[in-house]
Amino acid sequence: MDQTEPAKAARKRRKMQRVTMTDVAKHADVSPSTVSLYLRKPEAVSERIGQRVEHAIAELGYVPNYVAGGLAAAGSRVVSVIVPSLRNAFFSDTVTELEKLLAESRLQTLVGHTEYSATQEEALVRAALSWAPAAVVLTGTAHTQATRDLLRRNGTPVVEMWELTDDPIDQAVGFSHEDVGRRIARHFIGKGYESAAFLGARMGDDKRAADRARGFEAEMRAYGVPVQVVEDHAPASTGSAARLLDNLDSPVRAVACSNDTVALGVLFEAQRRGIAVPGELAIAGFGDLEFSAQSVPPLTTVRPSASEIAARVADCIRARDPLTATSGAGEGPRVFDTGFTFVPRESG
Amino acid sequence: MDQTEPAKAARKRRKMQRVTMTDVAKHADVSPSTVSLYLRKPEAVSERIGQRVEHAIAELGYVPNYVAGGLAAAGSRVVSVIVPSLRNAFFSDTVTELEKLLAESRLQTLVGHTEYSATQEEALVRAALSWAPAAVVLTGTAHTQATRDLLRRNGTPVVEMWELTDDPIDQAVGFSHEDVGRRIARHFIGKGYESAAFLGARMGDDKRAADRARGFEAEMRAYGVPVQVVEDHAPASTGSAARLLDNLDSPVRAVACSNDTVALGVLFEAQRRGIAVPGELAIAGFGDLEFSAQSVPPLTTVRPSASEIAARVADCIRARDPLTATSGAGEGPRVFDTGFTFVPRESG
DNA sequence: TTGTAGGCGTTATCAA
DNA sequence: TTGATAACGCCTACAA
Repeated sequence: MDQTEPAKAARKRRKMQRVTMTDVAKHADVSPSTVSLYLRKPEAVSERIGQRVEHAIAELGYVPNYVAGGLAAAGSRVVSVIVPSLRNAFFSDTVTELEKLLAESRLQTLVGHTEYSATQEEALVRAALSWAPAAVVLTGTAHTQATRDLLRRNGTPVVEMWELTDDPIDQAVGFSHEDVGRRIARHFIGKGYESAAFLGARMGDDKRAADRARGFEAEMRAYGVPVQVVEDHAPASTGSAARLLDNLDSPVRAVACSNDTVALGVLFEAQRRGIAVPGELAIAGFGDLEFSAQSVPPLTTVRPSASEIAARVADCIRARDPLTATSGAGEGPRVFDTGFTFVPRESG
Repeated sequence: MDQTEPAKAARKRRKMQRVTMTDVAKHADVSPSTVSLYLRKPEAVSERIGQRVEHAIAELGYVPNYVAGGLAAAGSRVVSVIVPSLRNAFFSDTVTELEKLLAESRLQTLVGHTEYSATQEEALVRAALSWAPAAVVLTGTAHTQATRDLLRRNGTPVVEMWELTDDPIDQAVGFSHEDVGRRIARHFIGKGYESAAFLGARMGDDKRAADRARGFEAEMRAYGVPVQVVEDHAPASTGSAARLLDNLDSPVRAVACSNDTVALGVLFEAQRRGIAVPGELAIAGFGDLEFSAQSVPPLTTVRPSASEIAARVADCIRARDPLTATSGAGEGPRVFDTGFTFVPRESG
């Protein structure tokens, strides 16, 4: 009783307050369908009536009900974006950018984060699909089989980002993380460093970091440079650096880090231990986060072009969106390689 | 023609593929309402039937349609969270935390970011309300009048966070930023620094940063310490530090920064210019971001307890949620002060 | 505990 | 260009 009463009241209150399209129609002395049409295609309605509707909307403070709209249209204008973590600047940047781009196509962004768990991702995808989204954007290409099945069966447009794959669920936009690792290795090799290590964080979950480590290790080995890979279970942070360095089997001349945050930590730790950078220890990061160009010395890193990824993802979505697609809205490109930029700076 | 054909096809395809509750009901040989009931209150259905339904759902790969559900129930289980920026660690942390907490109450989070524009916020609120959200969470207390009206009229539960106010739209959770500024000032005063400055970023838009600056300045003046306030239009970043320092009328003994990111930039810049920290220049930040404890020297800062804010906000929402509320679901506390912690470290 | 009926606010189809 | 009408898939009284 205590529970149902307020609930009922709340519902009734909300319903009573809501101004519906019918109210607007009455006020403007037109039919509801005309109002609906005006809202969706203003140019299909005569100017006179359009203004009357406009006026009524303002007068009544009408707020459209997308829920009802989505039901009737069998699909909402929501795009569900699922990332490993919002705390990670790469992803929050991508999301920010994506949201802006999609808004231009009147698409709304629903963000979810998996904390690097494929199971959690599956749950989020399930929830996302319940909203009949215009598209689903996933990070990476490692998903549970159920996730893939769910998405494929459903037929919703899907974009996997930040990574490449031979077998996308639908479309993919990203670059090769192994190549990133190799590129850094080649830089170190060119500098003539005689030993190196990759300092990784959470690589069991973060497949992309693991890929970078693999590429780095392989290339180093190929050139006969002794190389170690050290790993930390905690998420990448400046604080992990000290631990990571302590876990090295033997001191090394150069380190490639999971990302710039870890690299910054290594820089601090070197400062603390009195190790000269890059004189005694060369450091490279990944991500080109804002501080990387500012630190002393500035960090050598790799710029993944989050904004280009976002732009391409938005393209992919729009290509599948009936309301936005310009041409035949056909099957756009399946996989897009955005590449990356190596940014050499003083730290390594 | 080129446009409508694919659109129509897509819609049909989607509809045809969709497994509805009726399908599940048929498969389980029960009525649709039983399925619905089971989904919402599993314990209200007999075990035998529950299992049959469960089985049918798995068999058919049924995905509930929240759009239809939301329409019928006159309200969705979406919480719209609107923050100034996701790039800012405070907010991405709060959002992350909030999302986790709300998920426990089967509430989904819809994130929007305003880029510090009240007009953009108004647009987002309008869009949010179109989804008949369970609640709307706003950052700060500075909104357009239209935003306030819209929200008040609509009757949706609202929580304003990260700031306190005498006149909340509905509920508010946060702390006094003026007090933060004063607290830092008192610390500097205690140390006996004879001059100081506040290095602010984007204070025209970021009212909270402006509040901290005001508190800092007032307290300094009250104690007769010469104080400057310098401002930068660009968003807070490590890169803004150099500019900010250059805009000082005269060198100062201590600086309070807009946040830790700027403080880190000042630290780097000092290092670059050969200024001893804290010997010649004391630095304080705001936010207690992860790197602040790791830098050399570690940064004096203020910890705002993003997670407590998130927890309180979640409480406020649940208190207004019929499905979650335990007691009379009445009007909970209106304004909650979460306070903050001053964290003295070596930099200042 | 389970089933029946009516409606939620909008869109899309068609006819006027 | 405008309007009537039938879904859209589910929820919620209420009845059984």
